[in-house]
Amino acid sequence: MRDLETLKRQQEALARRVRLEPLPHEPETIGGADVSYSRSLRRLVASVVVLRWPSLEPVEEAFVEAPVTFPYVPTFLSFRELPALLQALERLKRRPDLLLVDGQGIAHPRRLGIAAHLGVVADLPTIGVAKHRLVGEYEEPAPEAGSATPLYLEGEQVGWVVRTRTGVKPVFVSPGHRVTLADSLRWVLATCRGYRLPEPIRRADHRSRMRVRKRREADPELWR
DNA sequence: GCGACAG
DNA sequence: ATCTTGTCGC
Repeated sequence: MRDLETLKRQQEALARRVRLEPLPHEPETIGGADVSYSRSLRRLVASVVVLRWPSLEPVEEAFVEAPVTFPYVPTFLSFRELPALLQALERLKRRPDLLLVDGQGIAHPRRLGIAAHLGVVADLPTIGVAKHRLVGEYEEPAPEAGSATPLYLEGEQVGWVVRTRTGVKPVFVSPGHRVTLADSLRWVLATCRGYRLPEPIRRADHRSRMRVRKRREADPELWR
């Protein structure tokens, strides 16, 4: 694997290009992005789905299968998953006006989680939605769906801890690129439909897993 | 040295 | 992330 210090510098440089600004207008489409992994195939499957807003009906989707070229190292996730995700994005006829990405936005030691990284490289409005905390301090949000508390890192707010379902573990939301802190919370809550994860990400997750399963069934016997 | 640590 | 069976609750 490459020199992590060099990659850190790369992240710091890209982080300077992150812009937290309001969305120019109400989105017509909202996308979801996720990556699954198959041990038996030793492949990553990136999936991007595009939904119409506010109906959330599917518009289109794209997949990309790719071999693993980088190990999972906390805070360097994008060097493993971003290439496949960017390719999937290129396969869409039309990019979404806003993209929710499975992982952190600026809630990252160098303010460049995978959602922020993708946003800067693709120059697209993005929001990070993670199922677990990477960094930051916070107080537990109230148990009711819709409640949220700020996520702080080094004295500044970098995101939110959001209760998307009553009585269920919260998710960690942070702006990626070209959205504000307020936008990140607003659009995550707006796209939730009774599940822990917002619909765009939930569907991207479902589709990438289904892809992995079908690909494995197609191949003879190479399980484990 | 020890614990934490997205997917 | 993935590997795995049953189990609890709406």
